[in-house]
Amino acid sequence: MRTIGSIGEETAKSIRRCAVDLIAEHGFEAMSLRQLAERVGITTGALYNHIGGKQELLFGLLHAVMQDLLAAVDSQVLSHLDPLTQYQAFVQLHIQFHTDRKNDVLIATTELRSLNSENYKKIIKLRNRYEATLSRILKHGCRTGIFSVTDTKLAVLALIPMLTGVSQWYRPGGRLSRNELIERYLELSLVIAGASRKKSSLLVELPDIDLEANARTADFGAKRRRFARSRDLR
Amino acid sequence: MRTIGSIGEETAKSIRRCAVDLIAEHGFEAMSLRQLAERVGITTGALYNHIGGKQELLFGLLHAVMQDLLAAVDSQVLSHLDPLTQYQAFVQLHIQFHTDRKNDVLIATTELRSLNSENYKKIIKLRNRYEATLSRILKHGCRTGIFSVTDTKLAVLALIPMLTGVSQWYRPGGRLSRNELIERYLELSLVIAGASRKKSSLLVELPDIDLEANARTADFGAKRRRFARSRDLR
Amino acid sequence: MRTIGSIGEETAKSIRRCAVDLIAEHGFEAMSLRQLAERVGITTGALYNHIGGKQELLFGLLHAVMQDLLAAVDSQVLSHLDPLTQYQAFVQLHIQFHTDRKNDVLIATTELRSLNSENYKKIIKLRNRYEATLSRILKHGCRTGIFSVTDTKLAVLALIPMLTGVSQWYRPGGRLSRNELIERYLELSLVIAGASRKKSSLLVELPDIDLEANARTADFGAKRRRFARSRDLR
Amino acid sequence: MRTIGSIGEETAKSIRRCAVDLIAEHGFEAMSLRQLAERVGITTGALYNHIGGKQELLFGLLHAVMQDLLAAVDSQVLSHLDPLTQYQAFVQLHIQFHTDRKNDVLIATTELRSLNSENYKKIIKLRNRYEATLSRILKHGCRTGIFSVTDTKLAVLALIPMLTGVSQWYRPGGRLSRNELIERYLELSLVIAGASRKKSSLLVELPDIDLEANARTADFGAKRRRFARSRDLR
DNA sequence: AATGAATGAGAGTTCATTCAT
DNA sequence: GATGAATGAACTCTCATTCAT
Repeated sequence: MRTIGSIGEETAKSIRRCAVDLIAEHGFEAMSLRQLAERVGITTGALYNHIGGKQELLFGLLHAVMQDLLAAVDSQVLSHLDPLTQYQAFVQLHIQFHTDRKNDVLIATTELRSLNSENYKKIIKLRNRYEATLSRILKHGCRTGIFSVTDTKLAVLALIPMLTGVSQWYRPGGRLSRNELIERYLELSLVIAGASRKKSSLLVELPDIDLEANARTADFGAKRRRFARSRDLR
Repeated sequence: MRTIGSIGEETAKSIRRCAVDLIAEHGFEAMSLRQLAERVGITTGALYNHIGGKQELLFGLLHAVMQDLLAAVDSQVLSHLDPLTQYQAFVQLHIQFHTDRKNDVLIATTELRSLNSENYKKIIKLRNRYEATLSRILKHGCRTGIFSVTDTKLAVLALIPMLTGVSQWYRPGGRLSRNELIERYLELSLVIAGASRKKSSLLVELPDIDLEANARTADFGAKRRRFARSRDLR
Repeated sequence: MRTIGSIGEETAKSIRRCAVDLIAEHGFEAMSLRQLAERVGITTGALYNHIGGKQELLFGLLHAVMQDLLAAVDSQVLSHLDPLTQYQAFVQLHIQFHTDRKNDVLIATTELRSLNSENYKKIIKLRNRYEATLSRILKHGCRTGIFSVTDTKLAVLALIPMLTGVSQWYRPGGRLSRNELIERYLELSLVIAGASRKKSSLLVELPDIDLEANARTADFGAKRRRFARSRDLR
Repeated sequence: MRTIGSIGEETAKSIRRCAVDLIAEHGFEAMSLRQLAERVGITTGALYNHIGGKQELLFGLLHAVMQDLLAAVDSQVLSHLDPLTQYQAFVQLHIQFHTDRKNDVLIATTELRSLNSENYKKIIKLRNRYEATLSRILKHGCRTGIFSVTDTKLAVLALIPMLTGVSQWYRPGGRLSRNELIERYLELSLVIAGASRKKSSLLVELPDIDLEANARTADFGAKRRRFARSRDLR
């Protein structure tokens, strides 16, 4: 169903997608709003009906990714109870997310430095919350004796870039299927956590949820808000 | 004693240092040559007595780091004979290098995309040579039975970002001394390689060599160079 | 009445006029776009809403002049039938054009070398077409016996600069009226062609046509143009 | 024999030649002193041992050409007595000079506008003296009845660009030998002057003089003069 | 005479952003 | 919502020129 105002919605979504692609390709600083507008198919001026500025655009994109990621952790990881399954679910989700939304995640790690300090703090706070989750799971597992890690903090600092690295080289249709990929990384993650390897498949059943909920309605800080004006359609 | 031309040498070195810092801080695209010149203490124009252009500057920096890294691998890693020691030396050198020359290495991983395609290929070739070394060591160790890795290629793809991650957060004077840091990463690396942990210290004695030989004389492609031109005396 | 978009049109025309004057005065290389913008009364950046670059600007100007000149030859010279009248009309038109549009024509002969090789070839092709017309008329007249020239090719090479020279020193309101000027040059041209002098006035009746049609709508290669783009609405 | 100081002489000559070529090729404004220095085979700084500046260089070149031209007129044209021979000698010399020293003469007509007003006036004065010579010969010939020209002033304004045009397209080894070329232009010039054609060869015997005397010792306004410093060579 | 390093101004061009229509 | 034109600041890079060595 196509609601009133949906033309603008289409444009906003197109801006989001094109922006992510362009930033992933050239970097945020190197991408010009002219390029973006041209790829979207509108003029530079029209862009400002949808975004508040270049900085707000970047923040909107990064904020949405982090929100989506945290939402997924809540529903797919923390819904489990024992730390081992949580750990496996975390690793699995991380890679799933980092392959599904390669470019979103790429810019979320690469372009942090292009945020102004205010926005930077906000995003870092979200990132810390994400990493703290992994840290808590690891510690919990150590207490219950299923994990054995000398230095939890350092383990997280090692695990995250290892897992995130996937988004740098992954291309669908490569040598390994995505599930095979996840299994390999699960193996590595488990030995790093000092867990004895499980016999059967390491894959956890994850409920199928919407991983792009926030991205789809990301707020780019446009002054003239969508839906803000009442329409007289008599 | 101050030889003729040494002023220029000083300036060139200063440019190198300031450029690395500025790029690490703001990113290559976001750094302006005006900024750089100001920090060095000369005019923008004078910069061009030492560099061929912004692109050449970046390439010069990255090329020098990679050369230094490869030289270090040759003298510090491949000088050992058994794969286990080589592996330990590799990990140790990697972290040493990535903490010693944090910024150099940061830009060498972050700013690859700002290279033009020709220069990109050259640097990637060097990076591949570096990673191939690790790959070869792992394979060698698997054959001799001291390592046990399911998928060597993937192990390298997991190890490298894990180790490189250090340069993102390391600050001297932190919770761990650098040697402690290295020991922790050695542990992790050894379990990833499927090696039985050694009892005593994992640290390998590395000879003290010059890790910045190439950086110090990096070529930034300045046109007005120190060498001969033929004269037209028809 | 002032239609939408007419502001831009005005600006474009003003750019054309000012550019021609400035180039005629200082030479293309010596004219800066800042100067041009200032004379037009806009910022340097705004210039790029109308031109694609300095080179495209020059090409646009030269192309328009040549097009106008060739169009005039078609309608005012080749409309006559006998070679003698054609010849007279050619000379008359040439001087008329070179006095009417002194500056346009001045830069079209002086600034050819500032064109890049691609554009150079295009303009030279037009110039050759123009000169070939004169050559053909002369040859035709020789065949029908009203002209007598030893070396047609050389006659053209001598005639053209002789006639074009006018644009170097002509100023309206000088010693001779323009029609007197044309009569004098007609005399010279006729003896060079080896034609017996006509008794009465040498002036040919030329229809009054628009000599600046192309100049008025010259294309300066602006990227942000008036026409469609496709939209990305995946 | 190689005199003391001749190394500097060689350099100065090389500068002259290279400058003429570069200016003819790219135009004065478009030629950079760096280019010039590079072609000569010295550094930009060293250039200033020989020239006073870019403007002085141009003036030096143009002044020398005009001096050479006027000297040639004195010795080769005005040495004759009757206006017909003088006229023929003038045309002949003009073309000879404009083919011999194509580039020198090209820049002397093209780059006048790059002179500052003071230098411009000086060169124009020399050019006027040259053209006045032709004017005087024509008038003299009219008085003695061998020429018949309606408007002497205009005849000169037509003749000069016609003859000078040669330097735009002439290349040695073309369709016509230089003497044939001169003969053709002599024919044209004579009918323009209204003289009855001579039967035999139109070529005048011109004494073989040095046409580059001034060019060879052109003064480019260098502050540190050549030979100005005394040498102690004990 | 020549070098190499510097200056300071200015080049063409692109940028994010604004705004009347 | 979109357009086309404008701004003003910034960019990389080149220029003629100077000067200690």
